[in-house]
Amino acid sequence: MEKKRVTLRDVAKKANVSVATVSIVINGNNQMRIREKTRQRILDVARELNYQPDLNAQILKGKTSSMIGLLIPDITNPFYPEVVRGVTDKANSLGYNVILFNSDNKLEQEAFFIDTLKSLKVAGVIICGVDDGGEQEAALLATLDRDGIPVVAVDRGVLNGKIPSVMIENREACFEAVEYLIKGGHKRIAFVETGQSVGIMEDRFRGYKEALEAYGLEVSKDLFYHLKSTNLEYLHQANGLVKKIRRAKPKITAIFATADVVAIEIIRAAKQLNIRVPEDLSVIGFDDIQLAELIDPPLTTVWQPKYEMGQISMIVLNSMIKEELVAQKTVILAPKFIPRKSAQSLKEA
Amino acid sequence: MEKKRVTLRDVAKKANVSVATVSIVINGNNQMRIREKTRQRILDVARELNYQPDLNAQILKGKTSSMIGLLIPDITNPFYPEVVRGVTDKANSLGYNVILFNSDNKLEQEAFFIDTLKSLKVAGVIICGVDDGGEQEAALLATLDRDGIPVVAVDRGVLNGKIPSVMIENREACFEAVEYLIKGGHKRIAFVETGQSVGIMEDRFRGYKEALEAYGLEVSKDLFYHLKSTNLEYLHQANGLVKKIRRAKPKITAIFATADVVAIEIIRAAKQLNIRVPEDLSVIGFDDIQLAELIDPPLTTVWQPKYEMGQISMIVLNSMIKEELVAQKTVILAPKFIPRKSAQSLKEA
DNA sequence: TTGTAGGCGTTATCAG
DNA sequence: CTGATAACGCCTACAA
Repeated sequence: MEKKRVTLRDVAKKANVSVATVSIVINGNNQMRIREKTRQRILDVARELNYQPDLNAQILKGKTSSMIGLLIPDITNPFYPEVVRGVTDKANSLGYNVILFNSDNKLEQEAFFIDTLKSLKVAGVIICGVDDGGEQEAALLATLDRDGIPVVAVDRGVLNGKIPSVMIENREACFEAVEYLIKGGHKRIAFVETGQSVGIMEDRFRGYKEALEAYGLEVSKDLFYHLKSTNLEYLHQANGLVKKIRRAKPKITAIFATADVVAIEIIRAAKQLNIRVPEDLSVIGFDDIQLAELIDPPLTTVWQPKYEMGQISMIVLNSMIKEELVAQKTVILAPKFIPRKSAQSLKEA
Repeated sequence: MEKKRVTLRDVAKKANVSVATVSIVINGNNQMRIREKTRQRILDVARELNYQPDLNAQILKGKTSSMIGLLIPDITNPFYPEVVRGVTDKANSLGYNVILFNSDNKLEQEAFFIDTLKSLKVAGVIICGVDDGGEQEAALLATLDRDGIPVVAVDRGVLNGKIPSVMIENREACFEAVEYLIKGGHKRIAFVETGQSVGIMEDRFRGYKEALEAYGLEVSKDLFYHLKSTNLEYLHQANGLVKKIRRAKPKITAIFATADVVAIEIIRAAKQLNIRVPEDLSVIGFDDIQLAELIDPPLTTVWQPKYEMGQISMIVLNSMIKEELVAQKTVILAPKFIPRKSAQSLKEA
């Protein structure tokens, strides 16, 4: 098990040159040209010895790390895998490696991870879709900035507005989805959110509200519902929630949920309570996770470009690391409304 | 942006002690006790200055890294998120950080990642569920061993048998699932596999075959089918596959697929071809991904303890890193058969 | 009880 | 063109 690593020195010795020469050759630092013959010899020896540069030493020496920290709430939530894949793919192709953390939306967890990331001198961090931790979290993120570690946020509020973000047109997307329901004759439409990311949720709520208002519908408090968390364990609150919604007078005929996982739980709860979807109750989700088109009935929802969001956030982060001018602090992508079967017009019923 | 890191020396200077003292205090290396007063002072200064040890320097100095490499085919495949979560949770609680790689089952990708991992001097690597790359891959993994980096395999073949593995009783699980079909009166049962991990697939096939044999059913070649990959893009081969299966004479009445993602695609294909599941065709999957119980009809399948597999592999890896005796080279977990609606007895039809 | 010095593998700055 | 050498930040004998 105990094997010594091959170092620059080993290569140097075997090739009868100095470590400096080897270093230059390996790095391709062409400023002072090395004679082609020795260059070849060194390269050969290096290959023969299977030399691998020690990244830790390189970083210690001052080279910026190749590590990216990726902070998400929970990889098990179907929204995240695609984002993560987008980030890692782009990261790898840019020469970075990504360290994955699941925070479960817990601020202490996040704090711990951020400390680790600082110790590691990572090149940058991407923080994705977690609850907005407010002041406390802003302070946390600020400590990264203090160490010169850039941060970009994906699908989440901009905190103090200072952090570059990648997200979609949340307001517009919600407006369109709710408008779809309204045009289908629905007048009482519930809004179910999950306490995820304040900034984004505000936008989504605005979209919902503005749609109702645009069509002269009443925006009343008994239409707003809240689910503690998006974690699967919590989702079993859905039964109670659906019951509550059903008791409302006048009758609520449609639900707009700000996440597919929530919408799916609502549908499941409805089935258990013998409420037919969409005949008795229309449901619209948000995200368009893989599941959405496979469940029964297929979920009407709003697609988010998850993979692209991951990629782009990595691109933005990279340009921050390289200290290039970042043209736009926040990138806004276009969502897409996907009508399927879980919502229908009232007349069809 | 450019901020100098706080080093041991900074703390030492401000606390009027030497770096050695600070190092001892910070590391809690209690062998030589430091006077409580200076200890406190140092700790205070460290906190005040927000000192963070430089992990790269520590590693360079010889401390084993806190990094774990986690190699999976594709986080976007619903089987993996839970495994990954299991690994990262346990890793974090043991003080490791995990670097995630998606290989897409490409050997070159894998080779590249493994090189990186070596450069990083990671403490260990977990390789999960990828195709068995045979000789070539074994050679690759051997290079890790040569550098003293331990590897554990999860849900995949044991290669040359030298790598500790975590998996389930694949043969038994398949036997039980196929037996269930047989007891339901099915006589012609197709076996659809995905070319994932040779070792495991062999076990699964054995389970299938032994079940047929145990009940005196014919094991004929026209019952075996193969899907190129488990990647979603490839899954659209499913239509052709189902058509082919349907053409077989005598009629095939049930399909056993070695992955839920495949089973789900088969069901979708069947629907498109106006074949009713389970009335016209029973389908059983493998894995019990989240999706399985949500689709229509809910999928009969074999549950794998995904999260636990992740956790346990990390535990095994940790004891290898710590050079503890590893009691058992391979850990075998128990799967569970989950009957739902996608398979039914022939008489019910 | 605390300080000094050397070295981990690299890179960069000088001389030669 | 190439070689010696001094850092990078930390840890650890060994001194004091």
